[in-house]
Amino acid sequence: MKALVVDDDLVLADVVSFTLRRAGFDVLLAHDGVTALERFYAESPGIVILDLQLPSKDGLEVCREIRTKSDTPIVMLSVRDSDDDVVKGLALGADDYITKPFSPAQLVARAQAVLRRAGKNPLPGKLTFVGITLNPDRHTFERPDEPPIQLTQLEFKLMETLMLNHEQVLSVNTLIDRVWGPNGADRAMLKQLVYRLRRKIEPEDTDNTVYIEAVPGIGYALMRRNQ
Amino acid sequence: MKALVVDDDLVLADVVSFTLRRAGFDVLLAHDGVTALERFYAESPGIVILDLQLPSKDGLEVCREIRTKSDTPIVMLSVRDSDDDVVKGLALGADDYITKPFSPAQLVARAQAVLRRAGKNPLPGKLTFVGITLNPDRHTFERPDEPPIQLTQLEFKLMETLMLNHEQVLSVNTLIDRVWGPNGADRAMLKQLVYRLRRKIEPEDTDNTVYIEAVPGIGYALMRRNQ
DNA sequence: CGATTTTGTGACCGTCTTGTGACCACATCG
DNA sequence: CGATGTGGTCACAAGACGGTCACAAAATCG
Repeated sequence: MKALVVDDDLVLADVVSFTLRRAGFDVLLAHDGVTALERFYAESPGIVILDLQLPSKDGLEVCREIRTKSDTPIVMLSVRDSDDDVVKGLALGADDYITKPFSPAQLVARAQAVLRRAGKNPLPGKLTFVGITLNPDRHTFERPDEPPIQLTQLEFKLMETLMLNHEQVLSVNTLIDRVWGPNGADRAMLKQLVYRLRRKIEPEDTDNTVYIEAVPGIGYALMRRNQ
Repeated sequence: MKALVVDDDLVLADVVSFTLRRAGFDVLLAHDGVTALERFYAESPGIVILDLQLPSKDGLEVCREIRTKSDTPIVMLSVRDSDDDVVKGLALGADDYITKPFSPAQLVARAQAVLRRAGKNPLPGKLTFVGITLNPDRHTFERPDEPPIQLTQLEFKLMETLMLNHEQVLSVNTLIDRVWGPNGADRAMLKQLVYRLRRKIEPEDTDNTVYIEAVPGIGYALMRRNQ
């Protein structure tokens, strides 16, 4: 799945592309509107990540032109929280938007959600990692050739966070924040939740491909079983 | 089918009209309340897309005046958090509303739904999904080779919403909003309505092709029976 | 007007989810 | 050595949730 990233901020573009690549996208870059359209026509990406402030051609214009030619999903990036531009962008046919600053996880989640909604699931669109899939529509966890496993709201949020940052250790506080929000729960609750999630995704009989690893004193990480 | 788009934001109006044109509407534009009414009388559009914030004449006033003269369907545009205006508009006779930001697909879907409900459908047609049909004229639900089932207003709106988004989970709040409008009912009412709708569309003796699935903690979805 | 249908409200029940405390094994450190 | 903190497991209770029912209020219709 090709993703075209259009941003004149070189550093930000770099970060975005790095994040998307790690999530399995094949990333193309453009730093202004004109080359964005050129690359769009040349490479036919499956999704476009589009900054609104651009030199040589405004983001909204790029959005419109792309939309006249195809219905490729577009995710907009905008600084201002004046949702004026956002409204225009969405009206022009953009499918979603993210206001800066944003977390890489956010971007990936939105991009995949948009692809899912558009029905263009090259990879089922959902959140995948080494063969397993998280289905946000039904809050299920799916392994190939296995019936889906229903997750509760909290279990789903935890799993989602771990998958978005797979093979990365997330601190206890970070996880609590993602799952329960600020002023959330305490360590004991997270411990409990991890236990419950493990029992659903790491049954002893199957050769589970992923598992939740505890890093003492730090937090947890979703790892892939080696070989 | 003529559609009159009333919005003082030139860019947004442009975009909305572009979207509607692509969906097959013949679009007229007005950027303030007075000209909106002029064009309305001159051209007799089949539907009006009306922004609530307008110069020279408030959107609510325009809505009221149109409604005193005819029953042309009206879809209002409003910024989020102005529930008050939305309520007033609906009370004044508007047929539906969309809060910004919205997606073009939403707008078209709503406009067509409103037209369908109003019985004036030169465009698409009844709402069908895997063989079953929703007939907006008679508020009936039809299965092949079965007598039509009469639905109440609320049951119909719920079914319509579920069918427009079939095989997608809709949150409880979304459903409440679509069925009862803003400041609508509570979860208990939706629960009750789902129960009543189920008894009509999922009788035990027939091999029902669709069913309403509850996703705990999230909402409901209209699903098709296994493969 | 009365009769019927539709809609809203409350209650009950079984189930699932979530929060809490307890216990154990293990490691670290004074 | 024991005190302390860690993560893993379990049991239990409070609460939320969905499904069902009965009944009253409100709307509709003849």
